[in-house]
Amino acid sequence: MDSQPTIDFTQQLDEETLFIVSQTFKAISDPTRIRILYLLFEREYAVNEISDELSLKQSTVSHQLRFLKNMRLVKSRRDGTSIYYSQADKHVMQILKQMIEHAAHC
Amino acid sequence: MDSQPTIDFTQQLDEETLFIVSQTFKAISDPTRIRILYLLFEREYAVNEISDELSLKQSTVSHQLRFLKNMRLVKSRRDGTSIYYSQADKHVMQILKQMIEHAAHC
DNA sequence: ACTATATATGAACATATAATCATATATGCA
DNA sequence: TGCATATATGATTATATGTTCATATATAGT
Repeated sequence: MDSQPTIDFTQQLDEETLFIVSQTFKAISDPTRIRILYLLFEREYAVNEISDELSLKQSTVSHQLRFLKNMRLVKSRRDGTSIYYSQADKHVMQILKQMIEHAAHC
Repeated sequence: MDSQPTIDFTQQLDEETLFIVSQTFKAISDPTRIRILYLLFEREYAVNEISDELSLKQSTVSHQLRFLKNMRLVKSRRDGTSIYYSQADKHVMQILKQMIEHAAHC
């Protein structure tokens, strides 16, 4: 099940890995972004669908989607005037799912 | 392997779960806290051992350890004048480990 | 009791972050 | 081309966050 190599803890964490880990956790630590990603577990959503569903301003959603896209956690496709966003990193989404399950038991 | 119940994505995320998830990811998204937790994968550490190992001010380490302790991610025991900190949440540590492995492949 | 060592804490400061407003851009259609 | 709808972007503001300094607290040994 776990195909990853085990970490060598005798080595210090290298700067780049530390940076990526930090940035990725930051990306999934904001309540608004968590709620957006939670929607995307199910299916793709257009920007206005997200702002309607979550009662957020369009610009708020757009800013956060840009953030998530820069982090390559979501991808987008255009259909007419709408832009549909969907998940782009299954591993990070899996980690988010695990944390939600963990938290729900507290 | 996965003993958790699957999430019902048709339900909105409840406020409390959202808060816990957000707070926990925030806790493990700061580079200093990540470096501290990374040490604790291996064994318990005294405060001054951590500040020596990571070249951080004692007060910086102490503040961050208090933060992690409030989040119940670490626990402490006194031995003389030293206070030893160790990991307290295996699940969250496992999630951190997964993210480090994920990042190391980027 | 006094000193040295280890840790914790409060206040202050600098930086990072998220939401909002106003506005720009892009597409589809009459 | 003109208009409506959808999305993106830049600037601003308020708040959150992390580090540092100074100092307080706690324990052990003399």
